[in-house]
Amino acid sequence: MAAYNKKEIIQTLEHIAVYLEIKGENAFRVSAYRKAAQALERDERTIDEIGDPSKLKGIGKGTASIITELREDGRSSFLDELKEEIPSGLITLLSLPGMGGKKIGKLYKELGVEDAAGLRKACEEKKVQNLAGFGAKTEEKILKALDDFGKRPDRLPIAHVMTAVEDITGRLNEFTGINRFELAGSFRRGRETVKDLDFIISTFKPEEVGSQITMMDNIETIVSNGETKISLELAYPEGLIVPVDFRMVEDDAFATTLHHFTGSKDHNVLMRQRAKEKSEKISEYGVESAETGEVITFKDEPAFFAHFNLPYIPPEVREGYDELETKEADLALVETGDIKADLHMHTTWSDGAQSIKEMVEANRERGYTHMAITDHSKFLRVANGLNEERLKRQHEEIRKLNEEYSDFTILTGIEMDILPDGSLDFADDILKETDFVIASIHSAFKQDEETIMKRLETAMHNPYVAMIAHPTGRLIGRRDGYQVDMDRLIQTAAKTDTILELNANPNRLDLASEYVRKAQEQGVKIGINTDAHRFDMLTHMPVGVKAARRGWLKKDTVVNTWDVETLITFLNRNR
DNA sequence: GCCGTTTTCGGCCCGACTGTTTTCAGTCG
Repeated sequence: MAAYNKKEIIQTLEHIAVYLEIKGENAFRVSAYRKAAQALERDERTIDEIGDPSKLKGIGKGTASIITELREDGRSSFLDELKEEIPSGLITLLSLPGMGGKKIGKLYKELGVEDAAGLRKACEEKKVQNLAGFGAKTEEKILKALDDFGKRPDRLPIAHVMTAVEDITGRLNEFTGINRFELAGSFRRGRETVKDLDFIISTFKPEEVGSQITMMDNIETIVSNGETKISLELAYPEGLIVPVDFRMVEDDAFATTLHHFTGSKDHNVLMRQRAKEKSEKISEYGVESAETGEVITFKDEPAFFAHFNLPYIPPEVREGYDELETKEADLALVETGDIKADLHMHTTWSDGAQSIKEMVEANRERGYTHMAITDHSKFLRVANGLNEERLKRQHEEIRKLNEEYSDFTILTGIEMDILPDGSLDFADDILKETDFVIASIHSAFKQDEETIMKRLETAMHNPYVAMIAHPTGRLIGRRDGYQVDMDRLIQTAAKTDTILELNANPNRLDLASEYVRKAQEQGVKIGINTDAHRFDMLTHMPVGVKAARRGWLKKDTVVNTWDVETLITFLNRNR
């Protein structure tokens, strides 16, 4: 058994990189440590399974010996030496905007600054502005950064920026001088959290567009304002501050700029390396031939990828892993247009805002062919959960309503609680009469992993339970959820043929993409559902689909793409 | 520090913006 696990080793390598950065080491040497950490992270094996780390690309003799030392002793003599040399208080200064290793190194060497307090003192005594390369403005900025330090979260859950996205999109649609625009960045890649929003704008009049942008009425700060790039912090209700970048280019360069700012950074590095093999150079503006200096542009991203003999790589999988080596067939991911049904939602019968009829109409309008009504069960009193008698009455109402539609099917359903003692809220004779039985945990989150797993496994082994909803109970940026052994959950789901949900609510996205990918690999079916409690929450479906695509899900894995007959056959598999 | 069908040296993705300079370094994405 290793003294340090893989995660601890990765963190230590990243620590070393930070120390070296402050020491003013060669930037490539610094990034070599980060690359080594990434190489470990990307390998799915444990540190013991990996064996000789120098076999991995990006890990050579130097970093391998540090990794081996950490694995065996749980410490690194190299890091210990660095810690002797560099005060640890300098590390946090790296997170101040505008402060990098070079500047911090200079402050340390020339002014003896060792931490945030020392930096503040040096600024207040106006010593910083006298350093070569520093000035009065830099000093002011540092003081402001120190004041703001820790006030704002590093990344924002996407649920928090959706209003901003709608607001900015609406404004750009009204602006003059814009040919087209698109939101790039990690939002386009479907990440759970974002650092900022990146809008790419095609225009031949950057000054005209720029002045409209800087006139927006909710600007908190203009971070930078150049000829083609404007960075702002925009203010939204409840004190929310959203950093936004606007990048303006002429239409010819739109595709390559969109690709560049969609990232990820690691994906771009892979693409540029590939270009280099062809003696070409990729930038935002196009692809330049090294021989002729000619720059070619592309009408869209697929054409750009085709130039490098690559299939279209969807934004959601551009993470710099193995997407360039992937077969085209594996890049055919589920799309929102494939979705035929939403199978988890609530009505006024429990804690929803709309009636059954209203929800049915809203689902029909979305173009679905079927749906399931799944209110809470009796254990969940705060949500007005249904007891056996009310459930039966609801089923009658649904059956009657079903007769009104020849082209649409409403499945009866329930979101049944798995009780703290591991039992289910309804007996089998009730479940038997229900088309789509969801089981989920809403209580006793603090139980130990074994108890939680027993609860989930009881539900999965029940022949009438079709799906486990929001399997970990997490809320992004707010709570981690309960203790789930993910490998065990996926294995049991595979064995019992139980659907695992990818809850499309942007606050949940539960299961996370990395786990739906693992689940698909083991043959587990995934359900993408909005869990809507109101009309407008039905619109979260594309958010869930994006998260599914990040997990490389194919259409057939997702039960919501099946037609109603196929789904019903599946639901009756154990009955 | 890592890497190599241009391999043991000399590169390592590329460009915008700011603040400091007066042609460029540092930071950021």
